[in-house]
Amino acid sequence: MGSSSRLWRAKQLRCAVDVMKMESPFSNYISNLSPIKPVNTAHVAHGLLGINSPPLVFKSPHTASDRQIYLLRRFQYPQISEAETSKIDDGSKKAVDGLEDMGKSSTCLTSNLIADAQTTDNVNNSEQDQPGSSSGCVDDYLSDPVDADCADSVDLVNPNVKKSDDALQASESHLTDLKIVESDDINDKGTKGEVSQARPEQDGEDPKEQPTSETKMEKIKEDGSIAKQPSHVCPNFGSDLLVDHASRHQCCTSGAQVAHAHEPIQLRTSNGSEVGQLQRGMSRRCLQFEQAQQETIMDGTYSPTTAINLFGSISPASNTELEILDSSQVELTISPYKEQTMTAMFSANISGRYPLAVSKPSGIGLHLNSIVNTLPMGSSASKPTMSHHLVENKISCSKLLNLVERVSLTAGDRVLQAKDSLATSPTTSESFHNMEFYSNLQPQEQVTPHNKRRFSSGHAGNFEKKASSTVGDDCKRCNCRKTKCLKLYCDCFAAGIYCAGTCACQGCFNRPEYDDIVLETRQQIESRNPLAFAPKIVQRVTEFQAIDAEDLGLFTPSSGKHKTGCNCKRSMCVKKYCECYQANVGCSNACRCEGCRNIHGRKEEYAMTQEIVSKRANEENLEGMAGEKLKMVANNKFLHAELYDLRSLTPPTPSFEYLSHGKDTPKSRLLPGRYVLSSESDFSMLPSYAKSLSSPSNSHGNDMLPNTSKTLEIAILGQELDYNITEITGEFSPQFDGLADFSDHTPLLNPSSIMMASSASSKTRDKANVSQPQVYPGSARLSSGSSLCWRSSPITPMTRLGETKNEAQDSDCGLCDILEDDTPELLKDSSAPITSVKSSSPNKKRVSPPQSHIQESQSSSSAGLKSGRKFILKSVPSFPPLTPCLDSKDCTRQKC
DNA sequence: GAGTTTGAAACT
DNA sequence: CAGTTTCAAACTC
Repeated sequence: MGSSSRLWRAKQLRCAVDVMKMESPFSNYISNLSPIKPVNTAHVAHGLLGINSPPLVFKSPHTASDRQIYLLRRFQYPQISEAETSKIDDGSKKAVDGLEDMGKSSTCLTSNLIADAQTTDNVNNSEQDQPGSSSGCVDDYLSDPVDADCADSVDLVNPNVKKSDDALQASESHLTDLKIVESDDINDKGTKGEVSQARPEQDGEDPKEQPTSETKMEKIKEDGSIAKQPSHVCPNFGSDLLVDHASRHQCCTSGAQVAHAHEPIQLRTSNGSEVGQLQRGMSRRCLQFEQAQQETIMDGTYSPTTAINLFGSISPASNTELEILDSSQVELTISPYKEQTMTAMFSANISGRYPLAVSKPSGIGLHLNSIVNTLPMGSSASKPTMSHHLVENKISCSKLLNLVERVSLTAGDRVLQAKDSLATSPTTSESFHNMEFYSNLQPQEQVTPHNKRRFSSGHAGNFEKKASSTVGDDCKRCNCRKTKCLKLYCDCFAAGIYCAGTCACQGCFNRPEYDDIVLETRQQIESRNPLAFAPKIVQRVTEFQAIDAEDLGLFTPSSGKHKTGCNCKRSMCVKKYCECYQANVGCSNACRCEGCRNIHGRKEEYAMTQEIVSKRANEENLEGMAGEKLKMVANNKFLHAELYDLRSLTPPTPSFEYLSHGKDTPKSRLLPGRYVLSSESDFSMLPSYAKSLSSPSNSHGNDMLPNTSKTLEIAILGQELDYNITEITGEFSPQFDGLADFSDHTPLLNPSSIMMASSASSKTRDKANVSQPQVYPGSARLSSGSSLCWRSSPITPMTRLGETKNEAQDSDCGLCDILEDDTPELLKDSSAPITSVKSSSPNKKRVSPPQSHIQESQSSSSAGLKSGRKFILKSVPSFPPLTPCLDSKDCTRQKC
C-alpha cells in the first residue's frame, strides 16, 4: 500500500518490461499479440481486478471435459475478465451489481489495466512504455509481483502480460500439457456436440440470449476489434498450441472476456461458425484456465512467482501490498463469480507471502454454495475434487459446484477454483498432491452415486449426482422439465453449473449461451434469498475440541450441519430425501424432522451434545480461567449460538458472504468470549466442520462424545471466523498482529475453504469418501475462512483448512464433506505453509482453525500465531480432547 | 422404465 | 410467516 511498495512494484514492472523487451520470445509474442492485447489486457485487467465474471458460476459440467475445464479455467479468469467485461459490457453482467463494491477497489485496477491494455494495443510492446502507468495500476493489484522474478514482473506491467506470463510460465513448464489440453478441448469442441447441440436448441429457444450476446458483441466491437482478434487468436490457439504463452493468454483472456458473452455472441453471429468460435472461445478459456491451473499447479512446483504474477503478483515482501490485494480481493469476493478471482487473488497473496502457498487462482470456485459439504458418504466427499477433476474427467462439477454453491453460489466457478486451489494448494507438492488427489477422487466421484439434490443444493449431494452421473461422463445431471433449469430445483443451476449434455433437462436455459438469463435468474433468486446459493451445510465444531486442539494439538471432531435443517416427516432422515442425510451430516436443532433416525446424528443428540458442551465449557471456565477469559469460555454457548448464527448468516455465495461479512462482523465481534472461542472456533470451524457428523455412526458419538463439549457450529463463512480472529488478535494478543493482517486477508478466507477442509474428512468413517473438495461459491470470497482453509492441509481441501495438521486428519472426512471447495484453493495456498506448521496435533485432532494457519503463515513460523492462539486457549479452559475426533482424524488421514 | 413418494423450492 | 402448490429427485416396483 505504501508508496514504497508502489515504488518497488514500479521497479519490478520496469524490470519486467525490460525483461520483456530483452526477452525476445515474450516481447515478440507480446508484440505479435499486441493487437489482441488490448482485449486481453482488458480481460486481464478484469481478471486482475478480480471482479469477475458472474457467468463463471455456471458452467456446464457437461460441457464436460472440454467445457468444464474451460469453465473452470474461465472462472479463474473470469474473475478478471469478467470484471473487465462487466465494465465493458456494463450492466450486461450481473456480476457487476454484486461487484459494484468490489468494483471500487478493482475499478482502479481495471481502469489502469484498461489503460494499459489500450496502450498496449497502440503499442504492441508498449507494455514497456506503460510500465509506469501500468505499474500504477498494477501496483494496486500487483504489489505482489514484485516478488516475482523480473520476467514475471513483466507481467505486472500489463495485466495481460501477467496473464500471459503466467501462461508462459505455466506453458513453459507445461507446454505439453497445455497443448494437450488445448488439443483436447479443440477436439472435444470440434467433435463435441454437447455444446453445439445444446446451443442450437437454445438458440431456438431463447431469444434473450441472442440479444444479450449481441449487445455484448457490440460492446466488444466497440472496445476495439477485440472480437475479431480473439477469434483470430483463438484459432491460432486451437491450432497452435505452441503459440506463445503470452499470446495464448491474451487470446485466452480475450476469449475469456468474450466468453461471458463471448460464446453466445459467437454463436449468434453465425451458427455453424459461431459454434466453432464458441468452441474456440471455450478452448481459449480452457487454455487460459488450464494455463492458469497449470500455472497454479506449477506455481507450487515452479515458482511462487508465477502464482504471484497471476494474482497480480503479490510480493511476499510487501505486506502492505498484500493487504491491498486483500482489500481488493475482498471487494472482489463480493460477487460470487468473483470468488474465483478472489481466491486466485488471495491465493496469490498468500503465495506471495508464503512461498509455499500456491497462488493459484482457483478456477473453480466452489461456489457452492454448494459445496459440498459433505461429502459424505462416500462419494460426496470427493465431489469438490471432482469439480476440478470432473472438469477434466468430464465429471460434472455440478455436485461439487452445488456443494460449493451452497457454500458459495458460484459453485461452479468455485468448484473449479477449488480444484485449482486444491491443485495449487499451498505447496507445489501439495498442488501435485491435490492433483493426484483429484485424480483419485475423480474415480471416487464417479463411483459415487448420486446424492444429488439435496445436497447438491446443499453441496455435496448435488455433486454426487452430477459426479455420479458423470461418472464416466455420464453424469446425469438434472432432469428438469418445467423449470428450464433456472430454479433451484435444478441441481445444476443450484450448483452454479451449466447443464451439460448429460443432463436430460428439457428446454434448458442453464447453458453458456444463456449466461445472461442464468445470471439474471440467479440474481433474482438471490435477491429473494441471498443465501439461496449458499452452501447448506455448515460445519459445527465443538468448542471444547477446538480449545483442546489448539492447546493440545488435539483435534476435536467437527461436524457438518445443515444450515436450515431438514423437514423430513416420513423418510426419518435415513434416505436421501433428507438433505442432512444426503450430506452425511447429522440433524441439528435447525431440523424440523420427525422421527429422526439420521445415522449421522440425530436431532436429539445434537441438542444434547450442545448442552453437554456448554456445561463443560462453563465448568472449565469456572475452574480454570478467570476474568474475561472465563467469561468468554462461559459464553461458549454464546459462541455456539453465535457461531450458529454466523453459520446461518454465512452466505454461500461469494457475494453473499461478502455482504455477510459486514453483517457477520458485528456478530462475531459481539462475542467477547468468542474471541477465545472464536479463535478456536475458527480453527475448529474449519476442521470440525469436516467431520463431526460425518461419520455416520461415529458422528453421533462424536457429537455426543464426552469429549465433545460443545459443538460449535461454525459457519462456513470465513468471514465470521475472520472477524473473530481479528478481534481476538486485537484484544488478546499482540502477536495476532499477524492475524490482524490475516484478518485483513481474512476476507479471503472463505467459509468455503472451510468447507473444503471439512469435506475431506468424512469419508473414512462414513462411507464417504473422502475427499471431496468442496467447492463453494463462497470460496471466492476468500474470507478469512478461506485463509484458514489455505492453511489447512492441502490434502483435502477441507481438511487442509482446518486440518492442516491435526485438523485435517481429524475432521477431515466429515469436514471435508461439509466443507466447501472453493476456498480450498485459497486455503491451500495459504494453508500450505501453515499446514506444515500446524501439524501440531499428534493425535491428528486438531483443528486449529485457520487462524493458526494464518498465524503461522504470517509469522512464517507458528510462533507468533501460535502464541496468539495459545493465548486464547489459555484463557479458555481446555477441554478434554474429544476422542471421536481422533478416530475421525485417523480416518481422515488415512483417507487423505 | 413407469409410477409413486418425498421434501425442498416456489408461490400465494 | 404460514400454508399450499410445484417441482424434480429419490425411491419402488
